[in-house]
Amino acid sequence: MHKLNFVMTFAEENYLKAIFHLELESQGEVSTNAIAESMETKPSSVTDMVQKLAEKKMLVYKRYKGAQLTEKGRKIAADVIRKHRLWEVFLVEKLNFHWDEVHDIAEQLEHIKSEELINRLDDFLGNPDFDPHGDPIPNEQGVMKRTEKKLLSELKKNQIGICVGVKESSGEFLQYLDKKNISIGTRITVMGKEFFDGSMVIEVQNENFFISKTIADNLYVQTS
Amino acid sequence: MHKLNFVMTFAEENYLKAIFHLELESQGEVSTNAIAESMETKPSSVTDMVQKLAEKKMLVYKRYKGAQLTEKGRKIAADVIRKHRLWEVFLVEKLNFHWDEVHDIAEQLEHIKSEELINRLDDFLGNPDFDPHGDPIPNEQGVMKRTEKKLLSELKKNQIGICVGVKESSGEFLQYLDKKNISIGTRITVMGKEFFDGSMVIEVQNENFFISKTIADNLYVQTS
DNA sequence: TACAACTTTTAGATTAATCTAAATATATTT
DNA sequence: AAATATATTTAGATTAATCTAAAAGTTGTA
Ligand SMILES: [Mn+2]
Ligand SMILES: [Mn+2]
Ligand SMILES: [Mn+2]
Ligand SMILES: [Mn+2]
Repeated sequence: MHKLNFVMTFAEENYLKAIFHLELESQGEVSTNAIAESMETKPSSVTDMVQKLAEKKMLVYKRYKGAQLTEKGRKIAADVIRKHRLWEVFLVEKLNFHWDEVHDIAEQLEHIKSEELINRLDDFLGNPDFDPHGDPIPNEQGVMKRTEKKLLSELKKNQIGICVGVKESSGEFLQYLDKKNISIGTRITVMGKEFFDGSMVIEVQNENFFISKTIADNLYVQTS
Repeated sequence: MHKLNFVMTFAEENYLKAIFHLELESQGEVSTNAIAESMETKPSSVTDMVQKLAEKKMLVYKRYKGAQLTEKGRKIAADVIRKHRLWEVFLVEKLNFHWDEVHDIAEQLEHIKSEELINRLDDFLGNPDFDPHGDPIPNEQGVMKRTEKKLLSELKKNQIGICVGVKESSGEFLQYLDKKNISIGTRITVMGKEFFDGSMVIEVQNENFFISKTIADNLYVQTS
């Protein structure tokens, strides 16, 4: 049983994580520009790092073609995401943080290196499957639970959905949801849907109100 | 109310912490070599960093004379130590780590930046005054509880002490103590003391055994 | 007091991560 | 197929943290 043969820096881990997320959205290689945008850096910086990660066999890189994670790279990315989400659960469940306050702290905690720590934390939290934003937590093997979920914007008039997650999880969006009393587990009924712009009137806790398509596009629901 | 005006790097925080500890041991300025030794770096690296920290007004530095923390520097050092020790309590109390396993993980966690986090952690742990090794935890203001404690080696024959801390807290030493059933709170009776080399025979939980002066020099006890 | 031993600083390199500006490759239009 | 626009890479700097080797300062002792 051998542990970490190489130590990834914070920067390297952040790149792997970003590429992991981008691969989920778009199949095939991930472009330099896409990485640069998601990480708020310059494309030239991305090229440098991607070349270094390719040398370390964390991803396959072809000049002008983009990057694709190897098994090794994908595992490390999943580990970082596992840590991020477990720490978010800790912050919300144990330290009573609100779901819109935990992301930045988790961005730091996700880089703490200790397998033992994260596995004990996992147990301490009761081996949760999802984080406070409804995102699945990879297990020790890097595998995460898949669920049947759709965007609220996909529902038709009179359909009912249970909120199971958010696509965007910026503070502003989460705070908007709070104001409207929407959180994970909330039952949402589509009372009306505007053909023209996709806006909706929804019912939440016996109250009806209007939401734009942008909102509906960022809320995941489960239908029965 | 303003928060952090400047962000300290991990390296800078580690230097401040090391200097803080060294100032406790020896009054006055702390020498370049002493810092280098305690941080396992080269004196030339220390000079560079100490000059930078002086520019940032974290310490007062006179060439060839050494360094002395300012209030600002001392406060940041105390904060890092506060975080280190609170995380150690968390690891032992909540995640059931053993006291000899937590230091390295705390070395990483002590650099997580969030006042809110550390204050909530403090509450979650019940605002402990001491860490798992018996070291005092600075409060939000950087002040720590002082206790009457002496080294076991200072006790005379037939005196009784309660173990309240360790001076050394390396894994090897802590594991030695475990083998001898000594931990924080253990009652220790000096059954005999060798004039020649300071070694002792002590009684712990109805068992008598021999310890060297080195051991006695690294155990803090409280006498009634 | 003088010099040897030790301590500390300076000079010059190195590595990681980032940037700007310029060069090069690819894609999209005429 | 050019020409133009966009994407990507390379070249060259910069900053932080570290090192080695050499220079400079301090100290303690003969
Ligand atoms: Mn997050
Ligand atoms: Mn999340
Ligand atoms: Mn420690
Ligand atoms: Mn400790």
